[in-house]
Amino acid sequence: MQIANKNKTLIVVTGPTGSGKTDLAIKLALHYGCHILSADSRQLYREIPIGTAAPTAEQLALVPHHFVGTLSLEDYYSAAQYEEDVMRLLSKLWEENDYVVMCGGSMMYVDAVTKGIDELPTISPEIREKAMAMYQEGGIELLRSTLLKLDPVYYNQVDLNNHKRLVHAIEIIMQAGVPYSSLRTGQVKERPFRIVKMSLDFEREKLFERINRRVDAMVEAGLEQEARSVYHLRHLNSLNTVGYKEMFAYFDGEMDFETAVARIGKNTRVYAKKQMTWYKKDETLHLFSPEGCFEKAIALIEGDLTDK
RNA sequence: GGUGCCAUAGCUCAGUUGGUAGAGAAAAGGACUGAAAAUCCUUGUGUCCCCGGUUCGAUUCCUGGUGGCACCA
Repeated sequence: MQIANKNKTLIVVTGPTGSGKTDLAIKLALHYGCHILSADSRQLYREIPIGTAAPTAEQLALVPHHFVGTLSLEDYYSAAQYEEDVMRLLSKLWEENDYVVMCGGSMMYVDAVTKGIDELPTISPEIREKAMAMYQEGGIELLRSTLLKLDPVYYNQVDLNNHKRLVHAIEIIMQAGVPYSSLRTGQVKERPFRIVKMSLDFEREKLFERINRRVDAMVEAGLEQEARSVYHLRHLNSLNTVGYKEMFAYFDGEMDFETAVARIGKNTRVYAKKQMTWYKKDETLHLFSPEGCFEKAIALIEGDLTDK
């Protein structure tokens, strides 16, 4: 059993893509002299720094970072794995500092740490293949009828059009030998540290302008070349990513270069909207406008402290 | 200047044998518990270029404009 130490604070800087999380996180980390944990499911991969807007070498030199460029595209990873890795790392970092900054826009990664994720069995490659084969051969209908038999409770909750959810549920049931619904607790885990979660709130038009500029900057920085260098791995989920799938379509002759770049901008905006939708229902998230965000963040962190 | 074609959603276009209209793409809203930058769901915005005419009724047919494109001078 862990003893709660609410003198330790995890400062979470999240928000839609392009909102300037990285800069704020670095300022905060410098202020507190602490480390940064990236919460970004794509910046994890060392082969794709340009298209994921990963922190630059200069930024990385300013503050010790974790979970940036630590994986290869071929490595398997998940939000649950991230939770585990972060919790282990945090217990070490707390020995040196009362503060740690987490920075990233992968909603599920952030939630896995700040709210917890249910304990589920690790799926063996054989079972994963079996479930995938079921989908490929029998389509979504087979997935539905199988799930109905194995776990009628979850069948009534799940989005029956979403094959990923269906495959996942069936995998878990085959692996665990019990219905998936019996493993879903939906409980928020109590963490042995304080969590202060914030996000930068831009007007949509301004955010979209920033995103458009960033896409142009990526292209100038050599996105096309980077995409070519990983083209042979394009079947991997880690490359089912905005910025790369569009470039691959261009390489395959499905669209011209300009269309591909425009599509990257559009898909990035769609992603940002998806993030904002997610944040809307998070009542623990503090939103503030970009002007003076550092001072506001400090006030929030310190103010919160005196509240306790 | 002449002839022909075109004008419908912010964009590209379809359509209405005359009963005020719909696709794609864009856009907007939403779901989300071990692939999450993933995956999935919902939503159609309109002086149908303008003035007249015919008609019970015109975005549709007709006259005349205006704008665009092509060809001929």
